[in-house]
Amino acid sequence: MNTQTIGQVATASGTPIETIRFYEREGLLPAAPRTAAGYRLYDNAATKRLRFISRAKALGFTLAEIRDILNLQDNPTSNRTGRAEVKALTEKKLADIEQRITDLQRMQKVLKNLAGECSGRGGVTHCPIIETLSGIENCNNSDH
Amino acid sequence: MNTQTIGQVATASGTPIETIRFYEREGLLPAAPRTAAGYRLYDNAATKRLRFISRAKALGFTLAEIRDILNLQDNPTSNRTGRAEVKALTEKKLADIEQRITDLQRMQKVLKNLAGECSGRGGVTHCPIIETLSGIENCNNSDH
DNA sequence: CTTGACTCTACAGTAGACTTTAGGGTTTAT
DNA sequence: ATAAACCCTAAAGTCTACTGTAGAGTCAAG
Repeated sequence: MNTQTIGQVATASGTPIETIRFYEREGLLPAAPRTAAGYRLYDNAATKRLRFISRAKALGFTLAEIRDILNLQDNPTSNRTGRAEVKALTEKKLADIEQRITDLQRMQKVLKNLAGECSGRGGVTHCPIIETLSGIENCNNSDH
Repeated sequence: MNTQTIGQVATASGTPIETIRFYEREGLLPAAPRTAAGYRLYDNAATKRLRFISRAKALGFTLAEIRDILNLQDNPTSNRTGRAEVKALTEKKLADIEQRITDLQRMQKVLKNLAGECSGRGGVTHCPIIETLSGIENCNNSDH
């Protein structure tokens, strides 16, 4: 059987103890059963769930979105539409991520040019990075 | 000469009035000279500086980093290393951005697979998205 | 001279995701 | 038996980058 203390789950999942308690308060984890002394007891499902949470966070989901997904998973009542909702959430997130990649690639291009132009020597008075950022007009305006 | 009120600078720079005052409090803008009545007065340099700030933000610099760059620019004393610092900051930022792009592309790949696999119908009990995120071990671990 | 737009300050509030603090009980090892 | 390590709660604090509010003074137009 798998009865672990919060500290063991913290180690196993890579999530700080306080964060685990925070997730419980926020409804991302179910209230753990307790010992007589009030200590939380967990099984392996808790670690799995915490791994799910951290992966979903790494994929750009907010805690609120993750809670929604977990609630869908936890309550398969009235869930004929469950998968559709999860899929819709995933596709929305995918669109977000694509936008963020595009934005970052634009930034990358500008910064690469700036770093390339700059000698790295001399004072900052005529630093091409500062001058470019102060003066360019056609860099960010092309798409809004 | 260019003596503008804060509202005019706000319009010219596209920065809300409150944000301009906030930037002054935070040391991103020098304290503006005042009229007898206490109104702030700005010249074109202020607008230019605000544009610099918003471009740098768009490139992913934090306000603290922008303040550092502006301080380097404002104090050309002991600044033989000025450009080197600006360049180092830029390159660090570039590395950050490249990392973020890589991460997002990995997320994109996973989400695309998930969205493709998921039928969008049926309950969530065996939803491939949740199962994949709960279980995969080789997705995030490959590069650290 | 009054109305409305503009400006001022100081301070509180927001959102997201925690983190820390204060104060106290419990378990384990020696 | 006692000290270290661990656990508990509730509540406040942190960080970033603003945004909003209250209350009051100022300026331009008719």
